[in-house]
Amino acid sequence: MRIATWNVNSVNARLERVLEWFESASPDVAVLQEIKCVDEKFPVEGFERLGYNVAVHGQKTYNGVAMLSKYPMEDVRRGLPFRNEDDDEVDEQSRYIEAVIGAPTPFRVAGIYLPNGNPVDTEKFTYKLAWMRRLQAHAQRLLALEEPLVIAGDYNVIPEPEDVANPEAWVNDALFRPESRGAFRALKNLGFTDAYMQADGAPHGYTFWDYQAGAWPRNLGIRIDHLLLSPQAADKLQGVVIHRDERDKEKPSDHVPVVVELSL
DNA sequence: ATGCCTAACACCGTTAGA
Repeated sequence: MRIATWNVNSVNARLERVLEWFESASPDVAVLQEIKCVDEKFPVEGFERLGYNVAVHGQKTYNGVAMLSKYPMEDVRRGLPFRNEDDDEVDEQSRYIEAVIGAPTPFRVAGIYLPNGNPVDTEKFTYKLAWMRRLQAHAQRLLALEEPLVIAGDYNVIPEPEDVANPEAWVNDALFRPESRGAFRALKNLGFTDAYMQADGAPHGYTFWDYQAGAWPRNLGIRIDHLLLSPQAADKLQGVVIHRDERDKEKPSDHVPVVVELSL
């Protein structure tokens, strides 16, 4: 079972590139971030033509997440709950989608677009940290189900100095601040496995390179797109591939796809 | 040096990303 995450930086601006990738990489399930469109503008037909079911949690202009699956999706959840699972308070930012994948061995996938949080002296950083607390609370409830579970997406957290080319330049950035790294560690320490670290673990496994200042040719990247596995999923981990080649294509996203293989 | 790209929206610049 191949499960992918990709921040596409506008699904419509990049549709041809994204569909090409889906055709060649052929993930069974994929979560997309920063689709940057409302549900009605999501290019459903292109994905359906490739055999995918589509679930979208869109938003005008900013954010927006989607899940594509070759298997039926059940119990689709759009938006991260605030206090408990029945809370009907809604996030005005579309950053979370979750579904049970009706494969022969069913499993659960969540797709997240965690807030960036910059600049750190603003309410944006507060919102990021609050969102991470909400994610941790929800993840804890999901772990209690003792299912194979993958929480995949753009975490906007650089976990360790080995995950960035020049750590000094990031010390006061929301992606690398101790509060963000601590919250990511706390989430992981609930019992998740970072798929990349487990299956590969080579330092500098970047997934994002800024469009500016020649970050890509100079390989000044960061590793911020992660797949966290519940114990029941981690037991099935076969491998992880970062699709770096995508960054070198014409009109690329600034993120590249990350794919895990699970023996589900 | 807080811009250097890129995208969306709506206006011909602003906001946001990371």
